[in-house]
Formats: sequence, structure tokens, C-alpha cells
Amino acid sequence: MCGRYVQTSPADALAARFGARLPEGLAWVPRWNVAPSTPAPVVRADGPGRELALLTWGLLPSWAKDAAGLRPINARAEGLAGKPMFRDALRRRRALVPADGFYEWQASGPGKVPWHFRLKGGGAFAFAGLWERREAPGGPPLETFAIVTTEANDVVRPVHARMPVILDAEAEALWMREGALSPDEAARCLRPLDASRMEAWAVSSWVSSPARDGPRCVEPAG
DNA sequence: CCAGACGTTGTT
DNA sequence: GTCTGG
DNA sequence: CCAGACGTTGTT
DNA sequence: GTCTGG
Repeated sequence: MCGRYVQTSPADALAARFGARLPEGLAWVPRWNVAPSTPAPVVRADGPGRELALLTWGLLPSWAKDAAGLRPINARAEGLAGKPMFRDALRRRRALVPADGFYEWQASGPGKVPWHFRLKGGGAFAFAGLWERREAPGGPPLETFAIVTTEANDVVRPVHARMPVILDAEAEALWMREGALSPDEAARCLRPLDASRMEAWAVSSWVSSPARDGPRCVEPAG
């Protein structure tokens, strides 16, 4: 799964890295502990191009009667095209969710140990994302997103059975192509990243409280 | 037909 | 135990 | 995802 | 909105 991640790149760097328009006034303070129900930067289609936007993590479908209720933060890649909750978003509202790391909790023995995962040497990447817009009478529409998950690769598996989909350069382009993807194209995007490209280390349970933030979150456990 | 769900993860 | 908030 | 709350009445 | 279960 993926229920907490790192996104420290400034908005202008994200716009440059992902070829997205940067809306005036969009601000992002680097975060080492992005949690569900909070805003985070997302890259989505903007006419023929792309734009950066801040959306709330936890997908609220357009047909939801109220803002409460189910807001899945993840969407399983397996069987995704058949899920009423995600089908329309998979066809028309795919997104890149920029990050530079994520956490998984190892539930072995008493207590849970958080681990930090990133690309070898660090650097920005994109999770495969889906987004939705739900109109809200008398207010601005609620825009939300979810992160697609798949089975864990060899780096993540010792810690957790699932991991977020990290798109490589080719998959980024395909995932953001206009129009629906064929089942084969979707499957090509939604695979576990090659384990040789990742590194991981255990971190202090200091990160476990979503109220905490800062570089300390990713310091190796002492 | 209508009513009710629509999700993931982990644990038992 | 279960729900809400971040 | 995890952490933290989980309630009412009346008074200030 | 759309699918599943009764």
C-alpha cells in the first residue's frame, strides 16, 4: 500500500521536471510526511498540455452524495478497469503524483517499523494517480486523487506485500497520453518498478505521527 | 424491478 | 473496538 | 498510513 | 453514475 510519502521538490522544479504549467499562486512547502486527507501536488492534463495542481489525497467520486464516506487513498492496479469507483477516472483522469520517496510499515512482531523507499541516490519520480472532481453547491469543487498500487518488488516485499506504482519515463508518457488506454497499455504502466532502481532503509517511528514533518522523517533508524 | 454499494490493507 | 483527522 | 478520540450539560 | 444482490 502507500499511505504516507515524501514530496520535497518545489513547485517550479516539479513544473520543469514534468513539463507542466505552473498556475500563478500555487505554493508548496517541502514535505517529508504527506498524509491522506491533505493537499499534495498532482500533474494532470490541461488541454493539449499539462498543469500542476494541488488536490486532496483520498478520491471522492463525482457522484458521492456528501463529502464524507469512502475516500480511497489507493486503487489496486489488478482489476482496476472494472471498478465503478475508478473506471471513469482510469479512462479520462489519469495523473502523475510527484514524489521522492514513500513509507511502508513492517508489521513483524510487536510494534510496527516504518521504512523509507526511494530511487537509488534520490530524485523526483511520479506515482501513477487517478483524480476526480466533485461539484460542491455553494463552494469550489472538491478535487481529489488516489495512488495506484501493485504487488511489491524485491526491495519492498520484505517489508510489505504491496507498493505504489512508480512510473518510469516511458510509462509516464503513456499514462498521460490523451484518451483511454488499452488493457495492454494500462498493464504496461502499472507494474512494480524494477527493484534494481530502488533503495530502502528503516526509519524512526518518529515519522508515524502524521503531525510530524521535516528531514528527520527519513533519517535512518538509530 | 429497487436498494444499496461503490475501497484498500491487514488480520483472524 | 471503531471512527475521524492529519 | 498512523494517532488519537471516543460525551453531555451548563457555566464562563 | 453504474453495478450487484435480492
